[in-house]
Amino acid sequence: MSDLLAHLNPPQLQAVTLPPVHALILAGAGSGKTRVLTTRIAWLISTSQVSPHGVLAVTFTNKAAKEMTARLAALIPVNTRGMWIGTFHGLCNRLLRAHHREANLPATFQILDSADQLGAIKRLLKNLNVDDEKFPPRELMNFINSHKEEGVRAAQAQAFDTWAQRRVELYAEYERQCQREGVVDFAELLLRCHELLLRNEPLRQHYQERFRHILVDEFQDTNRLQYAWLKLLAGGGAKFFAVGDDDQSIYAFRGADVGNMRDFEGEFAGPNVIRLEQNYRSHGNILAAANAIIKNNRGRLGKNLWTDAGEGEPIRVFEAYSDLDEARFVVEEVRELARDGVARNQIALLYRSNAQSRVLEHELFGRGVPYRVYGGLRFFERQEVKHALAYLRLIGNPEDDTAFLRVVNFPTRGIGARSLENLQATAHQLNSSLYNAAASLTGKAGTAVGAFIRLIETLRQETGGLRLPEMVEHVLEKSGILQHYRTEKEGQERLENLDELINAAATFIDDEGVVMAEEAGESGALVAFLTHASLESGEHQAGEGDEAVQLMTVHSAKGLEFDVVFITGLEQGLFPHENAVLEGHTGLEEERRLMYVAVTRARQRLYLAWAQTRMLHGQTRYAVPSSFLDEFPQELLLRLNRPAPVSTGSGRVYYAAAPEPEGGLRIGQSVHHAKFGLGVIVSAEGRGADARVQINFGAAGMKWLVLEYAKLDPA
DNA sequence: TGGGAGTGCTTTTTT
DNA sequence: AGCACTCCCA
Repeated sequence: MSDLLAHLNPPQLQAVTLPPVHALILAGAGSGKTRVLTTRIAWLISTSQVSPHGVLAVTFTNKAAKEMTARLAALIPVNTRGMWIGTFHGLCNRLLRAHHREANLPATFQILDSADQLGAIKRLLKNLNVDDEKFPPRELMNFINSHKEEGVRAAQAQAFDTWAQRRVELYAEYERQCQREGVVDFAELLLRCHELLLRNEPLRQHYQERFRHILVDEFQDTNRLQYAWLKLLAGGGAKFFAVGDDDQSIYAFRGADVGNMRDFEGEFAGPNVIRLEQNYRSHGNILAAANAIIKNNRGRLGKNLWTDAGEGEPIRVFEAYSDLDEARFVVEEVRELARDGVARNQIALLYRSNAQSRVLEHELFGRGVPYRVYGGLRFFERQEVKHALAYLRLIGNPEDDTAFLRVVNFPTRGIGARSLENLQATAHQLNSSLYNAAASLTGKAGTAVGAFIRLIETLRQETGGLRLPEMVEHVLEKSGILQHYRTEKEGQERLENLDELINAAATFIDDEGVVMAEEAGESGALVAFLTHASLESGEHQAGEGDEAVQLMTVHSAKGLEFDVVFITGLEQGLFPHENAVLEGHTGLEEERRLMYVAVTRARQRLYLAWAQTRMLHGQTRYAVPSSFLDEFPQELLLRLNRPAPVSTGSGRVYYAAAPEPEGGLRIGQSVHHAKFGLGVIVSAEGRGADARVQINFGAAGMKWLVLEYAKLDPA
């Protein structure tokens, strides 16, 4: 018990040992928020204020949930297996599985990941003969998801013109299609669960009485629906403990609403707001820089990080001639650091957008520095794995048209677009799934389709008594997937991944077997595994070895920390991103929070780099340094000497001379425009009447202006 | 059926 | 530039 609370600083201790009240913990970067959250749970349980059964702990990522579970198990002897610790989606799934009838879902309902969802929407548009120029699938998907995240069903959605009405109809059609197929997308998982609790009073009461303490991590990232869901569950007197940092809210673009924090303060926490401001991660200069940056945002809940670690090193700034030059510099520094004994996995190269990783990777590769890139394809998202899962899904639920279409002709078995069109027409007539339509046609229509149906039926029978791993293996072999990749040139890696899928199934049974047997029964193993695959798409695919430099976007760096951090591409239009600047004040503030997150990742040393020219979308852009660079206190900065431009043996120079625009202007010059105000010329193109210049007007954004018409005065 | 050419897009991303 | 996607031909 005293062990439990040892080494907590006073605010941490206060937060952990708060009596049963609602509370908001404003936890700055590196202030030990996960520690506070887990210790709070451990303290509540070990002081018998709540049973493990009465705790609901919610996170955003599976990784965070796992970490919390592991830490809790290390703190107190408790069986975390049966506890409700998980992600919003995972917990909603659990609730919906347990009460699928009340939620009007089949026991075997499957979860669509984003790619599946997009596919389902494309298919819907095709079936309804909708012009996808007028209704781009991606846009429709965003429309549907954002409505669901606001808790708005198609029936309640507003539409003021015929186009918007049509869009709402398509939303409704999509809902019908999912319902018919027994599939549920990510947003639906939450919305359906919320509706279930809202409408079903006995169930609601049951859970409201059960959960006495609700604890939420990364509260600043919740959307409206998630907050509503939490409030509903807390409605029976549970104590609501939210931990978050409004300054690290960087997911507004996907529906997160920082306003939830302010609302929560008003509706729940009241006076119980505790600030964790002591930072245990970074040296003083880094923290001072972070504080100075974030200070420029308005409407913050307010927080000032401090440390007793000492000032540490100055922040190094490097101005490169080009993106290549920047990469060269970064990699050279990395090599030097590694020589000086810094572990490579303690060095992070951060960038605003993924496209920027290419130059860095190229340079790292060229110099033989091991590196690891985060982001990209994950295990359960790989095509061969998705194919295999589609067979399994079809065995578990023949109504799943998404799965059907994915593998009906994979490996190719002579079922072309024509037979599929017929099949879809039949399915439409019968108002049934493609699978059932195909089954009813078997005999008269194409034998190929019939053979496919027989294949699935056979697989279902043959695998009926098998354990999950054997089942997967059997399906891989008999479906022809393995054979297909064995003959393919580039199939080796895919075969390995399919092997890995069998292992994943075995591991899954070992890890989850007990829980599953309780919740789903023996036959539920397949469904549970498929759910696992959708909900937890697997580790990011990344290079092996922990002695590798870490490359990632600033977004994916949230929650991580490194001894040395390089923030690259600090150019206006890139970071802050042009699109964000165009969104105005809100957009710029989110970019600033992103900058804050980036800076606070560093423990000992921070580099800031920018390049005068950069290849972007196949064109060289002439850049202006990021406005954020001016927001750093200049006395904290150490400007590194720029090495003379270097030309390689091949004669290639690492920086390019900017083409000068006409009219006595030059790149980098400040000009004044009657409407947009003060700006800096960023690039130029064309001659004579075509001559245009690109000008960065700061808040007014980036503009291309034709010299002949634009009235520009040197400023 | 599969590949090659042509077209268009391009911020961030978890579940 | 690079990638995903579509379309058309052998």
